[in-house]
Formats: sequence, C-alpha cells, structure tokens
Amino acid sequence: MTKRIYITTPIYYVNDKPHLGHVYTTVAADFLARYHRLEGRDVFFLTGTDEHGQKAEQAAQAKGQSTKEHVDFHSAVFQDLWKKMNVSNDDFIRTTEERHTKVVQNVLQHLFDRGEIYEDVYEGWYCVPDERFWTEKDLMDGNCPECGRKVERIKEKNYFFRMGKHQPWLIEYIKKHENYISPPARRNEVLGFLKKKLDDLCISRPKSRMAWGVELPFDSDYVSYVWFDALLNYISAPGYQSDDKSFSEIWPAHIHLIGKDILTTHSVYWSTMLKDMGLPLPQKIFAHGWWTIEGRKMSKSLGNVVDPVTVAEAVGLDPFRYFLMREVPFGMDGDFSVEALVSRINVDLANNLGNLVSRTLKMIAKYRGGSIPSPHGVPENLKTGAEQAAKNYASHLETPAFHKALEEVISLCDLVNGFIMESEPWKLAKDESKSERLDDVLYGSAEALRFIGRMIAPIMPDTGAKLQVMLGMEEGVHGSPEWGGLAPGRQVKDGDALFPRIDDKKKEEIIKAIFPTGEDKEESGLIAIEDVRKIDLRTAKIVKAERIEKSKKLLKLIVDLGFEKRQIVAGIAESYSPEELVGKQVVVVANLRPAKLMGVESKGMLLAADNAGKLSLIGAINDVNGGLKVL
RNA sequence: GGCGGUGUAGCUCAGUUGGUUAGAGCAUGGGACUCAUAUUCCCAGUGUCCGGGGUUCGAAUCCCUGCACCGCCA
Repeated sequence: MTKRIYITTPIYYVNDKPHLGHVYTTVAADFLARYHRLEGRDVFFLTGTDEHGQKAEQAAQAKGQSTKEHVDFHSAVFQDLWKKMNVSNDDFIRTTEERHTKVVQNVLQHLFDRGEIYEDVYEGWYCVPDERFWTEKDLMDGNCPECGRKVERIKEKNYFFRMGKHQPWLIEYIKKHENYISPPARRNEVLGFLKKKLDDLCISRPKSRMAWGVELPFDSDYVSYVWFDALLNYISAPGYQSDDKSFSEIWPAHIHLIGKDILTTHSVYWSTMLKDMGLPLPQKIFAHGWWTIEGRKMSKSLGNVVDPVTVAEAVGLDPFRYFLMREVPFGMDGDFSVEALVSRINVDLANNLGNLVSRTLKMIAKYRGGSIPSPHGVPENLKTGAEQAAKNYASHLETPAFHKALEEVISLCDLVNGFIMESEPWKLAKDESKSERLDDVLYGSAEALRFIGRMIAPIMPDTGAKLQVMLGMEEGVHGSPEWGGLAPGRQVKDGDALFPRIDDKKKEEIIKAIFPTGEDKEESGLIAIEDVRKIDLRTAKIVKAERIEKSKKLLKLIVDLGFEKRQIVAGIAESYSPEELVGKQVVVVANLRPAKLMGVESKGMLLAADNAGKLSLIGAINDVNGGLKVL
C-alpha cells in the first residue's frame, strides 16, 4: 500500500470574504503539495469550506436567501479563488455534503454509544449575536465582554464530549513529540493552556436557537457544534468509513496547516477526538502567523483588507505567491506592504533570477547559435553548490520553513552569477582556444538553471514551466535531480523578461490598484474620530541629523521612537540646522507609507507649524520617552 | 492579574553548549565588468547587542532588576 502525503488547509468559513490570510495558508499548502509531487510522491491535498453555524444562517436571512443558496454561492467563491491562485488541491470538501454529514453523525453516534458523549444541563449567560456563553465573572457591567451587548440567562440541556479525561496523555504526547505542534512558541502555548484543568466540550446546539447544522443522530432537537463538525472534514474527505482503502492510504495527515487563531481547536479538540475514535494523530500541526497591512491590523473598518486577486493581477500571480512565502519566516507575523512586495520582486526575481536566465540564454544564443553545448568538464563548485542547495531546500520544506527554502534558491542564483563573472564567458568567446571552457561555462550555467527551475516550480508553477521551455526541455519534465540532467544539443528559447522590473510609475499604479482610496471623499470637510485615529502620532527624539547632498530643503534624520529607530527625511533644512536638531523631541506620523526623497528612504514625517515659510517643529514640552502615543 | 516570548546595523532578522576583530539580506557609498532586465561582481562604513546591577579569566549569550513591545489565558 502506498502512503500518500496528506496536506490540509483549514476549511474556510463561507461568510468570509477571501483575503490575504486565506491565500497565505492555501498557497503554503500548494507549495508543499507541488513539491512532493515533483519528488514523485503521491499527494492528497485538501481544502474546503465550513458552511454550518448561526452566522451563515443569519447572513442568508438578511439577504432573503435560503441558507443553502447562500453557502452554495460563497463556497463557489472560494473554489473559484483557488483556480485563480493556481492551487492544485486534489479535493474540495464542503461540510454540507452528505459524504461529510454522514461521517459526523456516525462519529457522534459511536461516541454516544460508548458513553463518551453525555447529556448535561448547562446554565450561563448567553450573547445571541456572538453565539457565546459567558460565566458570571466574564461579564462586563452585566453585558457581553466581547461586544458589550445584552446577555440572556439561559439554562439548557446540552451534550458534552468527555474531553477533560484526555488531559494527561495529551500533555505527555506533546512533550514527547517535539514537532507535533510547531513552531515551538505555539507548542508552549498549548502546554500552557493544558496546565489548567481541561473541561469537557459542549458539542451540541439546540435547534430552537440554531438549526443550520448536522443533526445529532441521538437527539433530533439538536445539531452539532460547528467545530466538532468542521474538524471531521479532515477524515471525511479522505474516505473515513466510506472508502477504507483510500482512507488507510491517506490518514494520518502529513501536516495540518493552520493559522495561529485556531491552534487550540486543532491541538486539543481534534487530538482528543481522534484519540477517542481510535485513530492515529496527524504527524504535524503547524500554526503560521498573521499579516498586517502596511503596518496595521487587517480590518474592515480600516478599509485595508487586501484582495488577493487584485494583487495577483497587479504584479502577476507567481511573484505574488513567491512574495507570500519568501517575505516572512513561516510561523511569524508579517507585514504586507507594496514597498516590500515591489522590492522583493525587483531584487530577487527581476535583478537576480530573471536577469540570470536572460544573460545565460542570450550568451548561448550569441556564442552557440542557441544550442546547449556539450560539456567537457564539470565546474565542481557549481555542481556541489547546486546539489547542496537542492538538499537544503528539501530539508527546509520538511520543517516547513518556506522562506529558508526560497533563500536557498536565491543563494544558488548568487553563486551562478558569481561563477559567470569569474569565468568571463564574453572573453572566452573571443579566443578560439578557449572554446571548450566556454562550453563548460555555458552548460554549467544552464544546468544550474534547471536546478533552480525545479526549486521554483512548486511556488511559481507557470514560471517553472516557462523556464523549462526556455531551456529547451519538455514542459512539465524536470529531469534528473542529479547534476548533468540537461540535454545538450537542444535549442534554448529566449523570450521576454521572465520578471519585468517594476519602476516607480508602475509601483504607483500598483498602489492605486491595491488600495483604492478617495472614492467617498468627505463632503462636509469634517472628519470622523476614526479618521483621526488612523494617524499614528508618536513622540520621538532626534538622535542624528545630516544634510542631503544637492538638496536645499531636505535633512536626513534618525529618530528614536523607543520601540525602534527610524530614518525620516524632512524638508526643514531652511529652518533648522542639523546640529540644533539632535536631542530635540518632536512628534512624528509613524504610520506614513514609506517614500523616497532624493533617493533617500523616509519612513514617517515630522509635524511642524508653517509660519510663512519659517517652520517650527512641534514637540513635547516635558522630557518624555520616544514612542508615546499622541492623543 | 497569571504564564510565556521578544528587544542585536537606517530596515528585516541570524547569532548553536559563554570564547578571537558581533553576522546576512535590503538600503547607502566607492570601484570593476559589458553576456544580461540601469542588470551582475568586488570592496567599504555604520552597532551603548533595550537600561542598570551581578556571576566569570571572559557575557549579545547565564542570574537579578527596571523599561518597552507582543502572544496565550483570565
């Protein structure tokens, strides 16, 4: 029996509008899935939609739709998104499908029969809009601590899963299996959570409150709690209780990729559920971080929710996917900014990788009529460099540390660029007696590109395929993982730049596309308090100041914000000399989009009063720390 | 409030069990090259390793303490 590499994403809640976070997890899973397939392994890559629960029901009602219509529509939005993001999932599970609900019911019945699910009366304060119970202690002034609205005293019968009894073994298991929950910081969090008594889990909701769910097989007045339902997707899709052969090939999962917000449900609820069902636990649960947008939390009220499709259209899908995996260490929070996006694309992809492909192919075209020459010898450092990079890449994908894996690719590009510079093929070409050496240099560079192609294909599938064609290979055939796999004699196909550089003009267009603003300009000239709060004003101490050459007005400043030091370019040179500024306490706009003035980066601006051209800086009167919020 | 984490170059971060001149990428400055997408290659500078105290022959690293930020729980 061949085991398949089973990779999962969470199933996304139908009500959500797809955003960067959804794409992040799913592209990460796709990267892994494509990598393993390329290595010749059999993969089962699953994603899907979570469609039960009160919120779906309410949203449908609000639109005057049936709940089924509502979830059908929104599930299709996600399925469509994955096509647009070139995601290669093998299956797509919806929790409203019969193949899923049947499993949920079977599992519930099974646990009920064995006494693992029991009936009890629960009494507490319930917040209807939030769908949550609170204890007396939780309440804030008698209201819901989360939304501040009124709560109701509810006493109701419910069903509970005996989760609490699993606490001892689970702690031991997590301690013993170092990589079960990753990264380590998250693992510690779970262990911290498990230090307190683990309660049993309420797994039912009375239909009288909420009917949109999987009916409990042993009590038709109740439906299953959404999490209990949703988690089971991981086994219902691969065929638990419906296709034993398929299921035994797929389960246990190689990895559950999740966001850090759903760590507890996966590491505690899901682990204990599986244990009780007598199923092996997944090999790894990996919780990744969140993205901020231009330094701020992603939120609807800030209007900074980034639409992934727009980004992909603006910079190209492959560069976007690359950025997501390269920019931030997997597991940590990261910041999405156009500045970083463009810089990453220009530096890594255009200047380095793209230009390397271009120069190599053009030289083969120019010096060898476009035909890949036969090598006479092997440039050893290139060979070992490429093989080592491939090896490191593979080991980083085991973790997975996508950013490090991609760093290997760029390092290999650096190596090849350096190799070409040292070998000076343009000089070899002028000397007939060096012809064999030229063959080796050209073949070696092209062969290294084949290695690079193998490594980028899982994250940039279209580019990977394009590169194969350019190297005269069959599309989709990567050839041997050993050095020397590139066939000599084939014609290379030079074409347009693989990754065009993004200039400032294009960058402006990208910013406009991703952050459309100014549609609903204020009519009265008055702004709301939320608008004021968008500006992050901070106190700061100027620690360094110097003139910018060839500029009358600009000074380059380093200011201390307490939590960081920053470079800011300010147009105050006509009012202040650099010397008198050092030590001054000023107020800066800390969340201004970075810009370049006279080629110098500036991240923020100083506040100053303009007295007919003579500026007066605004600052703190008392001696204060840098970084204090100005209210 | 409880538990945990982080603080290193202008920015993002790496620094293994304490051990030479504290590193990488980006950004900045200088030089080289011309095959290449104004690309690439080489060289260079910059650090109160958050502050204070301690252990040690020796601390970015270990201990105590203060500050700032973050996470989980309440």
